[in-house]
Amino acid sequence: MPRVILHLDLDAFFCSVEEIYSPQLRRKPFAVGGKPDERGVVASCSYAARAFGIHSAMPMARAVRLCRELIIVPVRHGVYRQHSAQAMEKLRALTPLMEQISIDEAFLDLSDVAAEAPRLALDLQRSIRSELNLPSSVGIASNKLTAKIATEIGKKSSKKKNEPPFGFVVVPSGEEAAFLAPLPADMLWGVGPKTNARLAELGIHTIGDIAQWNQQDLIRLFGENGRDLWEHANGIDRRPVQVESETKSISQEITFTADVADQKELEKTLREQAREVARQLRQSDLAAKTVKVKIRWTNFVTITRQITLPTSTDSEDEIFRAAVKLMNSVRKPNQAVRLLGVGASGLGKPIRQLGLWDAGSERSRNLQKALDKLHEKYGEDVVRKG
DNA sequence: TCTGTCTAGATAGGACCC
DNA sequence: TCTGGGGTCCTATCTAGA
Repeated sequence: MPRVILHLDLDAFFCSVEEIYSPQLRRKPFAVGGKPDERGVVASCSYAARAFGIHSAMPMARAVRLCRELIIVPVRHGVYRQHSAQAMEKLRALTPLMEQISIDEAFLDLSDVAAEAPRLALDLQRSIRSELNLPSSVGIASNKLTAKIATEIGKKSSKKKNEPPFGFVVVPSGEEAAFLAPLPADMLWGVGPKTNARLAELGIHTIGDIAQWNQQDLIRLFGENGRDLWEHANGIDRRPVQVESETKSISQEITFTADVADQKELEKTLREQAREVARQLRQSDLAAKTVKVKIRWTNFVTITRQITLPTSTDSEDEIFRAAVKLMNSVRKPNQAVRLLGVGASGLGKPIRQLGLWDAGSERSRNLQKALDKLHEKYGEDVVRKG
């Protein structure tokens, strides 16, 4: 029996949430993102802004040049997470076979209620709109890849101007390859600018072009990716909806408003990032074996350096010390830095020495958790003074 | 003892996603 | 005219040990 997979995507999600709090933004060109004079980029933009050629990931300075009256709204991740959780709760109420793939997207496996899937999906879309004030688009197909592309097609084919598309596309089982064939190759998952350019050199422009190639030739040219390319282009995608997912890494990074060459300021940044990474590790009851720093120089060349520790850690100090060492191993004196980041990977459960009053003990950990909470609530100064 | 081979783990970077 | 942040996955290369 073919599966029935639903993909739901909240339309222009950050903007839709902002419109809930500021209804006067409706139908206006506005963008959620960083400031244009602080190297900010567009995280999400309204449909009215898209009419000016503005899109996400565009530098805000450029967006403002394209649309002089563009309203810029700062990003509020915490608020978006709350609204996302409400929407995801509605999806989960339909079936526990739900996989959230980002803050505004999810897959549902509705194979058990296949016959009713389109009606359930329509009801879901309507209730997310009426009860949560969030527009969404839906794609239904026999696999994740086709369902996701169906959602995109639903959005793109909308005739509405300055408002959300409310896309709704169902691809009948058996028609996946025919549905995908005329679409551009880069609509396939995993085909970005680089792969797309290589495909174009081979005269491949549409998903149908890929499907017509010999699978072995694609494997020879693209390695294991070639196998997936061929299968996906032919509408084959066996990946299940994965309910559980485990965190593989936790990281923090910042692009400085102006490049920084001062060692003290760089170390201060690493300290703050190590603190946040350690806090998130403890919050998730995880410890990391590997610490990584990411540095982007002023010429935009980006490097990473990582080190594997003798024992896993969730300690701010250990992560900080490792990060400083790594940074100092590559940075020349006074060399300016554009972006600096700290990451932790090789995650697992922390190993505790119960009863001992050391950095890894239960008591110490609880104390640290309490400090984290105070820090979140009142800020660093109050906690330190306290 | 020396050399080659295989394997696993660590490392660095690239591509991609939202 | 510049190019964010936070992730995942894959590949190539190096190294150490069997």
